[in-house]
Amino acid sequence: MNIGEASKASGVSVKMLRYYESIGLLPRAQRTESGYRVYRAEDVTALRFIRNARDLGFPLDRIEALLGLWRDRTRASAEVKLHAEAHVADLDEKIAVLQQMRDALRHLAAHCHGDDRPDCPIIDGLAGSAQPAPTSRSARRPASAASATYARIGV
Amino acid sequence: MNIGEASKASGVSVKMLRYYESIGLLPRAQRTESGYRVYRAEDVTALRFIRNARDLGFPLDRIEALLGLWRDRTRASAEVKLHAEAHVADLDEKIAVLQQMRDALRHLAAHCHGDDRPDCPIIDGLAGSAQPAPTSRSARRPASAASATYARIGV
DNA sequence: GATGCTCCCTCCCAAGGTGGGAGGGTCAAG
DNA sequence: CTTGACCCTCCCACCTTGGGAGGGAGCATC
Repeated sequence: MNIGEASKASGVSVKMLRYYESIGLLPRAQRTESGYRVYRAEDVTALRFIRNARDLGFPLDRIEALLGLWRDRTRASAEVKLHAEAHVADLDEKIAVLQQMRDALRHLAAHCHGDDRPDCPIIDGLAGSAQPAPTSRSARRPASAASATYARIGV
Repeated sequence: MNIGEASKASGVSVKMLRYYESIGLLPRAQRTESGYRVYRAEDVTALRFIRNARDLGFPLDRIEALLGLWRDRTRASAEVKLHAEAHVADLDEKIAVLQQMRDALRHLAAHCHGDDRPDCPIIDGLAGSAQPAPTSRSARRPASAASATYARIGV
């Protein structure tokens, strides 16, 4: 099976197949004499595993761990569950941050006329000095502080 | 005011101040003879505007537009509202995708013993051939397809 | 005036995943 | 043998942020 066929059979793009191999998530595929990668049916199963895990939002490093557990028939399901629950927690946090953003913005937008006049609570809200300047040493800036958490969100 | 002071006063990191200037989101700051950037109080107001908009998850290009509207006293509030509502829609979509992931994963995890035994519905679910292979030409793969939407999410 | 500390400068690198494309080889059908 | 579809390896871009190297500027203290 060539890379294109493996891609179609697994739902993982050709680009990603090569990338996953390059970062060591996948073992180096066998090659033909001319250098073409060759995949077997078992490989496709692993690819689908990865694909499914990506669809659930697992980051690649966690997928690597899950692949290991998948192959390890003596695994404890508790270990798998830990990964799953940690990821659920990650997702929950991201969702919470996004919801806070959305709700705050919706609140501002709700009071905006949305007509030809220039006065606008949204602009006023953005211009307001809501952020008192971080004291740099102590990470104050409580739960409502999206942006501290923000950079880490990178779905 | 030096860059460090402007940073503290606005809550925008020094790194980001320089970056925003480099991409043209901010006008080039005035400089001392020795090359230090100099900021005035009005500049800090704009920085706080940006900071607030980032906290609400606005991407920089939309912030650029919002800054323009902010400075334009003849703006129509409708235009601002459009940006806000578009961003709310973006947030809603991201939230929905993340929630789907979380719910699917939670469902799998709920049936996992989480003990020493190796059998695990989470692993089984990931290994299952849920993804039938994309026909590449037509983007089937319906609403539940997180990953199509996935790449675009980049909070 | 020399040392030292903090601040500033400009560049480069990293991250996460994914797609796009250049430039060139390979394979099978016609 | 030619053609078109496939494959190969590199490099680049996205987006935003932080980290750090290597070096200059400014101020205070000895």
